[in-house]
Amino acid sequence: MLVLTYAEENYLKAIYHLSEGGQHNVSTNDLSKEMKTKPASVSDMLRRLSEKEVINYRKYYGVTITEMGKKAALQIVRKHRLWEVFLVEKLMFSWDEVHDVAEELEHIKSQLLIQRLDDFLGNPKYDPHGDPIPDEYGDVKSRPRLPLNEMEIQESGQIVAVRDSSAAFLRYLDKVGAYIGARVKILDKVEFDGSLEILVDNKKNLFMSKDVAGNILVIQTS
Amino acid sequence: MLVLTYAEENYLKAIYHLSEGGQHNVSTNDLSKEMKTKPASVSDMLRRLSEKEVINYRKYYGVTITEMGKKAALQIVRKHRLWEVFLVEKLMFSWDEVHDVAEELEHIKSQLLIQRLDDFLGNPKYDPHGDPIPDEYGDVKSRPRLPLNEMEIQESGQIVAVRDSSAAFLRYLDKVGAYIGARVKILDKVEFDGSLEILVDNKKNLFMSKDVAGNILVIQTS
DNA sequence: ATTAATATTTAGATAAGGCTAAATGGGTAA
DNA sequence: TTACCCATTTAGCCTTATCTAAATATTAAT
Ligand SMILES: [Mn+2]
Ligand SMILES: [Mn+2]
Ligand SMILES: [Mn+2]
Ligand SMILES: [Mn+2]
Repeated sequence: MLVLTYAEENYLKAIYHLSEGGQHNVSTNDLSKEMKTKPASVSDMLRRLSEKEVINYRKYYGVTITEMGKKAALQIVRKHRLWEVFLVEKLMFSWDEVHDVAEELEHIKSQLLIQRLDDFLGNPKYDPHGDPIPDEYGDVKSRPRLPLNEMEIQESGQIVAVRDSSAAFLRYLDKVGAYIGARVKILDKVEFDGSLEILVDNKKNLFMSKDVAGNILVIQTS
Repeated sequence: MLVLTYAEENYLKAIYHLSEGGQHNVSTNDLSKEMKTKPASVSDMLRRLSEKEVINYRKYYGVTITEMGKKAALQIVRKHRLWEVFLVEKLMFSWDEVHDVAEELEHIKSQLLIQRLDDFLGNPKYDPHGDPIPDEYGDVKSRPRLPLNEMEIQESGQIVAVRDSSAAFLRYLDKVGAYIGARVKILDKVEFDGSLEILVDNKKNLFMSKDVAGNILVIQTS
């Protein structure tokens, strides 16, 4: 039976995310950047993870995640996001405060705990950052979504997620009222720098750089 | 600033409990039994803990916990018991299922989390096993309590805690209806083996060995 | 096709936490 | 007071996870 250590779980989750769910290869260097460890440490960990058959590792050519690895990663992601919902909905954390705590809580090992937590929260489908919560079988309901800056003038949509979930960025969004679920309409786009003017919830005008808009993900409604 | 590892926290908590809050010495062997590790491993850990000044360690003479150590231990106990309340009250765990999960949850590091959890639970004073929950300063409201077998015939009391909180014992108590808060009255005590007959909640007669009764703690009401 | 630059792995250390086996201290009983 | 038993510590080894420095493979540029 597969048992991963705390550190192995973190690496595996990082591989899952960097490969966007197993679509691409992940390089040692990218992983070392993500994990804030040295490439040498990553090489070592990759050897261990491939012994446990959660990744395919070919020296010098990066790794891909195996089916078993994907399943394991999805369970960690599920736990991470459920705990984030708990922190925001029940303990009144703001969405920029939850990540680090969830980073620890995701490693608690108890099937029963997660099943009960899921029920207690009303089986939420999305976390506070708009990311989908895998179900107990690892199935994910993903919505087709695009960065806000790729919408055209006059088009409308709804904010469903953020790409960058650093505390600083999330606090900025809070301040300007661009929360998950907010309805947005593109009023104008500046050719020169790609910045845009948007209408939030049919009442608030907002100027936004292309950079910021690129980190806000929407589903298009018209 | 004091930072303890996961393993150090577990040892320190064990020392706190075995010394009954810092009253007695704790021996290497007792600790090794409690922690299910070899005495040699304990010696090693004691060296590390005494370097961090949470215990006083004199070779061959066991350890005592320092004031700093007591503070740290009480914070872990606080977290453990608050999580137990959460599991029972909110996630509908039974009182014999919570211990192992709380044993992991108690190590999550976030002041904010614990403060919010405490509020969310309505600042409970006792955990599901009747043990007092230290407040954020480490102060404990303890009730004078005695083992059920030390009460005399005709005396009444209320169950407030259990000494042995193994799952098997807790399930037994559940079955016979001896929950925390139940009112009990001693109807008879058998001289020969110390077993007793008690009345539970003024309606249910129950026979109980001295051994079982010794693990049930009550406050006397008459 | 070489060479230079960059990415990756290997080698050798270290710290935490565990183990077994061997050495040693302390208390007790003769 | 001496011998013996038991508790405890020390020594030496292992695994995980990290690091630095050195070696080597791959890729890009000339
Ligand atoms: Mn994590
Ligand atoms: Mn999230
Ligand atoms: Mn614990
Ligand atoms: Mn308890």
